[in-house]
Amino acid sequence: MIGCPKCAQVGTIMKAGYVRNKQRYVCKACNYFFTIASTEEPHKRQKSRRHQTTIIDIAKSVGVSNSTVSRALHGHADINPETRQAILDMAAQLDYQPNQLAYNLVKSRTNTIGMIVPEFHNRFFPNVIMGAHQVLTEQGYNLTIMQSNESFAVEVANTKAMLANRIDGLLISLTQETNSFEHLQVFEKRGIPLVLFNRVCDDVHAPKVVVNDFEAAFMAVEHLIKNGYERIAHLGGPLNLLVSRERMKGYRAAMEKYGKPVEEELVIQGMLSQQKARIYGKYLLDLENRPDAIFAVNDSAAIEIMLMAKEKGIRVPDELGVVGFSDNPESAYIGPGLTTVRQPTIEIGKTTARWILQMIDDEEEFSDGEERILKTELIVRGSSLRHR
Amino acid sequence: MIGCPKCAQVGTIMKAGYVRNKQRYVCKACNYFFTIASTEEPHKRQKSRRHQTTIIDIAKSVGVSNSTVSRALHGHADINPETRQAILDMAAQLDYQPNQLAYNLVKSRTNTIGMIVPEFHNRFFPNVIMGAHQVLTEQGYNLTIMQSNESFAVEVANTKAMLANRIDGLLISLTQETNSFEHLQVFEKRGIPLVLFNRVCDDVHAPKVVVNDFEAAFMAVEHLIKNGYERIAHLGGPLNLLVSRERMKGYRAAMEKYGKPVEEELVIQGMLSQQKARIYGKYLLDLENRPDAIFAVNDSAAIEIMLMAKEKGIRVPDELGVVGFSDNPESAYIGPGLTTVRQPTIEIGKTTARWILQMIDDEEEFSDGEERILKTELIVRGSSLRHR
DNA sequence: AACGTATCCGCAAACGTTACCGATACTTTT
DNA sequence: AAAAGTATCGGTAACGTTTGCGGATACGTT
Repeated sequence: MIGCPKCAQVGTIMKAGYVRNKQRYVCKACNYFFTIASTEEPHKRQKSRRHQTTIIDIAKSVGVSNSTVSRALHGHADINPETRQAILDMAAQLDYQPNQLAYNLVKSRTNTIGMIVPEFHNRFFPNVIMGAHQVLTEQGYNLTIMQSNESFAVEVANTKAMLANRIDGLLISLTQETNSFEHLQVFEKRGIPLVLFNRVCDDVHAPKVVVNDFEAAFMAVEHLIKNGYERIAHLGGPLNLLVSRERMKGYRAAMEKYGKPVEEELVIQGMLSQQKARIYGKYLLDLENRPDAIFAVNDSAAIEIMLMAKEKGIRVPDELGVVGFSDNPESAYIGPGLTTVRQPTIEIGKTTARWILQMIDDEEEFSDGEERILKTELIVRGSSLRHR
Repeated sequence: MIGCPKCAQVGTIMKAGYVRNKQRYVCKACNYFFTIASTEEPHKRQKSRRHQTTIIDIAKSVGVSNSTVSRALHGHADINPETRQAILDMAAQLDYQPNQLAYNLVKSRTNTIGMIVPEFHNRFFPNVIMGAHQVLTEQGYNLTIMQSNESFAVEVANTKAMLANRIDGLLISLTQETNSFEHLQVFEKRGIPLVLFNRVCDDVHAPKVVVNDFEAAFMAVEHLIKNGYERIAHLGGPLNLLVSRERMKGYRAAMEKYGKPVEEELVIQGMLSQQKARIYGKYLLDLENRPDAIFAVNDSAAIEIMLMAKEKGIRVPDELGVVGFSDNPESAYIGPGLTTVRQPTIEIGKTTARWILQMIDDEEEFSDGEERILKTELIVRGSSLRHR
């Protein structure tokens, strides 16, 4: 017979349905609903979880309030040096580690900048990360890096995760698939600072950090022309990327300036990947009327072409001039050296980081798509120097 | 004249000290203490801060309690499909983004794995990151990367930050300065999963992911010996790094096996940096009795030596055999190609990630410094193939 | 009718911090 | 000695979620 846990009467108990698979009872006398606690100790939960010492533990041990502890730990005024010392000692003794999560929640800021990059294959993005990392750490910010892996879906998921984690600002370089930008406009709506770099787009009002791709491409092609090449092909990237468009424009502008007709069969708007590069390269080199020079959108593609040329017995630079873009480390070592455009990668990282910090500090309005354009440098090596 | 905000009497007000630099008053009549609120509207705080829609907003709009909303959003049972739909619709309409911080706080887990790497200069760590990233994302974890920049102080600061941010586990590769390990033992104490990789140490009880450095070094040196080199130098790394020690041991073991005396003036225990490599290289090549081969601790050093040899007119591989370690991209392209040891970088990343996930899931006890040893591969190129 | 059951939903206590607003117990002026 | 000022400290709402426990209703069964 069951007794009522409240009024202690027996015989007034009736069943009253189930709650989460447990029989539920009600006492007719006092109208108290209850279930029978399971025989195991009722409320252990995960006692196994190690208790992290909190500010409250310190407060209790020292015999002050937690607000006092908080102030002591943060070196605020309004506190007796002795109590402060006592608190600090106790904190050390109890091995206290502040809980950043709680801190972030109450301050609703995280001191963390997010960064989304499309890939890690080339030196480019790791270098940008190095630059940004340096500036951010100096200013007491953390950097959380995510990788979209050239996938639009992943990029969107990443931005969502960044949003959920309440980063204070986002640095992003788009994937080559990205054609829609709602996921970025969200940041603008919420007033979360956003800076695009390298792979930027026009459809979002945010600062952009880029290099002078147009000029760089122009100079690269001009360099080829001045070295006697006539029929110059361009192996370009996907045109939804501004960088690809600019490099393409620079190529066309240079050709036009020097009165070289652009043969459209020599202009490829392709995707960025080693495999694709091989396909495009094969196409170009197998062409009936093969170009005598190729300006590639990046060094990987350029090197792929040089290797392929070697296989086919086409001599670089005499029969084929090659210019790349980015100055990968291997470009200096391949024989002949690859002429390429060096980008100030570290500086790109630093600039984006500085800019987003400024936006955070100044609570600056979203600048209307202002651009900061960094300078590149043409590195001339053997691959474009034809022996007359 | 000031009136009492409580009893509304006038003339009973006296000053009563300062509170945070604001004049404080007390009403003698009702004994009520108060300060004069600043003339600006009293309690706006940062009304400027945009309000993020919370679960409570949804609850109010739909007309249910916030617990119901929470359950609806997480697809729990015990909820009417119609209510759930209404809640989901409202969430979409209000553009609700969950606050991961609050979630993390209450769950005291973050679904984030931290990773600390010493540098980004070589391909090695970016590749490891790629591997780990892939595995972790598949399992719904985030990856936060920090860079210690080969500085012990930064490494310690990084671990503290990781701890404060309550990451669920840490993957770390030590700096070349790291000689003390309290900052890692903290993780063990707190029961936070920790996996070391590549740059590991013996002084902490945690799983380690490494490659067979000893064997690899042995095989590299053996390869040199079998190609007719006699007086082989070793340009090694700092000996507090296990990798350096193992490679050094492998070198000595191979020399011993083939009865080559190890001349200590040909064995360098140096630091890892391009500049240092140049100094060591110069030392070795300027030696009165120059070695006829060099096994370097990494490719950067090996390449530095090859370039220096070229400058000095020493022919590689005929007068000097060179073997590196890591197979950097440029090693394949330099002429002659650099013989080197390829490490399964991506696989290292994947293995560490899988391991830490397993530790989290199984709440596995800290394994007593178990090691997982991945296989390397000797890539033979021109730099070690002497023309007889 | 009287009782039992299933379904849905709400209450309120955490999670660990911060910061506003007070409140004491002194010390210094007037 | 009263009034004013100072130096320290405490109480307690937030911050946005999750979740155990239990209340309430509607319906089904003797």
